[in-house]
Amino acid sequence: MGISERKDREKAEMRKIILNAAMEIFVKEGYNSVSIRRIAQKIEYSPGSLYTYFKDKDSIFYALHVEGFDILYKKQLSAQSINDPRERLMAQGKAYIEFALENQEYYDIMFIMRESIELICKEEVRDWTHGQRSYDLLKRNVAECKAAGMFKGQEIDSIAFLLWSVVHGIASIIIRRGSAMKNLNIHDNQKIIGNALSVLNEIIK
Amino acid sequence: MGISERKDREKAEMRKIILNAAMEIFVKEGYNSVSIRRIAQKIEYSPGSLYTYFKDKDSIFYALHVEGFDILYKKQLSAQSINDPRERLMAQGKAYIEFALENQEYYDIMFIMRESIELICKEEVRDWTHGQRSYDLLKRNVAECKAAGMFKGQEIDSIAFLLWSVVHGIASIIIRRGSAMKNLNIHDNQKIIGNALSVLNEIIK
DNA sequence: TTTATTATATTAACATCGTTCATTAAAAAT
DNA sequence: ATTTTTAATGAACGATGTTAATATAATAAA
Repeated sequence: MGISERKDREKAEMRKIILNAAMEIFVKEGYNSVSIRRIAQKIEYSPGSLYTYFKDKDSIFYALHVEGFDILYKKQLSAQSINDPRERLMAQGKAYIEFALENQEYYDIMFIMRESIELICKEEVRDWTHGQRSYDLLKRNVAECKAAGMFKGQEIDSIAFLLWSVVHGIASIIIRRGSAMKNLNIHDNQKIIGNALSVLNEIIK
Repeated sequence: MGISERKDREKAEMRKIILNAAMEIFVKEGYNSVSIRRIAQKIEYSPGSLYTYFKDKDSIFYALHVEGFDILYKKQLSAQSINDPRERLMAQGKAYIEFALENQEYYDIMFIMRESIELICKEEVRDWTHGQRSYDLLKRNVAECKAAGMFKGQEIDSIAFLLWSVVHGIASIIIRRGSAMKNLNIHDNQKIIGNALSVLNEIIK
């Protein structure tokens, strides 16, 4: 019968509406404004209704975290077509930072915020499937660089972790201190990213 | 007269008692347990009393952020005695990560959390004096490395920012994903730090 | 079609939060 | 001894996440 399938579809649509509203509030009004009641008001439902679609507030952020990883993974894939392993790895780094700065709120939820990340680490959940997929792609690229003669004497896991650390460090500092970057004598994100990537290029030489 | 001085002293002591209680709750019971009411209960005062010593909750975290920067700066200074610029810079990086992992809650407040960092970036406050002091030390070390022939063709600000990004990236990933590091095939913090620093050593070669 | 059942939405309530304020108690200054 | 200043309290306000009883709509069964 098609009714239950329609219901599933409607449920998924409703979940999406809630997530879109949450994200829009996050972007336009800041994290502190993202409350169950505010989301409910935005989508013209009562606050209690949201609990038909999500277990609790953290689950909403967990769902947003999954959404974010889908966006990131697509961007990563588009940078996979490059043949030369080193160039591909550089393109990956660039794509990662671009994703982070173009989707600062998603990046925040995925990699910086306490709420959604702690939920992932919980025993009951511990589902980092989506993050793992992106991280595995990085590791595969590192492995192919190693096969091409790079990173001699270094372990793949160590290199992958370090490379991730570099781009995450850059992204998270810019996201958190964006409005106070003048203190660091840094005024142009594009320039600092360019500089950072050129140094990154040195690392993986 | 000595009375007002004694009062000042008592006020400072009381502020310190509040900060210690806040930090102890943060470490032992997690960030979500750090509430005005919980702190008040711990120090056996009424919730309203805390407002005699701090403007609001964010100000408490701002004060903790200052405390954290004092601890970090002392650790940085102890690594300044090394003569060779490259070795000194490496020691700085190591000291930074050590501070982050030994004081994860302080590090969280200083560099990851939204609350305290947003307060610093606010127009009214915009006081990053303590952070600036540490960052200036890094820049000075980079400048001396440059004077010694390193970092040819690179700007000091870019190098400093990148180096900070690396150590911040490592620290913040470990702090946020500490309990789920197995997903990254990383089991021993000390080892990954060692590996990362050896690669860092390559960067500044 | 009518009835029974299930799924969904709402409202009110609860506990907790940060914060404010009138009141009380204590300390200091006069 | 009296006035003034300072500090602590407890009640109250509005807002939060969440729950549970209730009402309504949609579906299934008769």
